[in-house]
Amino acid sequence: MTKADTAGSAGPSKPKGWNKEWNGCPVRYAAGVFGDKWSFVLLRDVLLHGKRYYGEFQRSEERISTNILANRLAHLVETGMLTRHIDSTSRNKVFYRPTAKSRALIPAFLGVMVWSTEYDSCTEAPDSFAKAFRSDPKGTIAWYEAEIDKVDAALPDPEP
Amino acid sequence: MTKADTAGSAGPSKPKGWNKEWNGCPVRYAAGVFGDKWSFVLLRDVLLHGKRYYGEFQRSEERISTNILANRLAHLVETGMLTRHIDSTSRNKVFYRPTAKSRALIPAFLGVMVWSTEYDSCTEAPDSFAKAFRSDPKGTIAWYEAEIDKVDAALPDPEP
DNA sequence: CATCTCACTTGCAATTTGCAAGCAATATTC
DNA sequence: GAATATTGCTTGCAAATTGCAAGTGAGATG
Repeated sequence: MTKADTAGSAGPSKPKGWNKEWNGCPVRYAAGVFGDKWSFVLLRDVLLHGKRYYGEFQRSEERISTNILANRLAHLVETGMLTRHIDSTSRNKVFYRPTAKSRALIPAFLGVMVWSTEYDSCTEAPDSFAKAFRSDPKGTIAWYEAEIDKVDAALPDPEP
Repeated sequence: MTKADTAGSAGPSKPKGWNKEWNGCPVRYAAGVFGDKWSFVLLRDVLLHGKRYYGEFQRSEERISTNILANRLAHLVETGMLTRHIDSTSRNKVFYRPTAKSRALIPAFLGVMVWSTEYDSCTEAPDSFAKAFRSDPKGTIAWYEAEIDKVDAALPDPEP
């Protein structure tokens, strides 16, 4: 058994008390999947910043600590938001790819970003972003989808 | 000084390490405002379920504990998502109203709900909801806005 | 005045987080 | 091919947060 196969076996348990039935209500279900800041930020990195490797997530501005990172990646894999793969060109590396389920969250994510852009006085997002999304949401979504496809196309053959 | 004026003075501090600069990046900013399950669920209660009173939040299915409830309400007031008012018809009661800032989140919230409806196999949301939102997002948003207006119109005169 | 309701506050045990090390499995360098 | 990096985690703890149960004080109620 290689170390790459043992992921998610230990460490802190799931984020908070989300073990049981945080489903049914749509808002509650979403809270159970990405309703903590780290999961949320990781999804941003995967969906919007093209990050795929453990080390890339670790180097994010927010400086997530490594045990929490491992825990949240496992959580996102468990909830079907990411799939985990061994890099065939360098078998000590691992990458995570967004699934259809997480990609389907892009519209909502962009909606949140438009909101932040409007209400965060220190926002770093350019006005053009909110403008673009408001004038052509479908096109903006399609653009982000295409970016994801590009990133994933450049990855090595996924194992397994 | 009445007890109603002392809210938010003590208890647990803010959710996690969000004291400093969780702004700039739009996703990070959003995470700082409602990126924890309880804030998220409270916003749902205010925006979608017409809840306004402390006691109403407390009675939600998710059974938030009272100290966390007080803490999160204070957080949402601090971040400009809610305003706190004393009920003029019964001065020991307090209600919280959504601001323009939190109402502006409705589109994103509905987007999240559509996503959950699609991916939570145990969803309690009817198909008709996602269908309605997809075919007429603006109309659906307007409907929820109007519901909020109705609820708020029925509240006593806010103090202060 | 006695009692009840409401909105919190407080104390404390149980979790969870964050930080710093450690570690096994490749990769790379010499 | 042995020594040294890298990479992706795991582990140990102290510190912070959560959850639970039990107050508390202001105001309403009878």
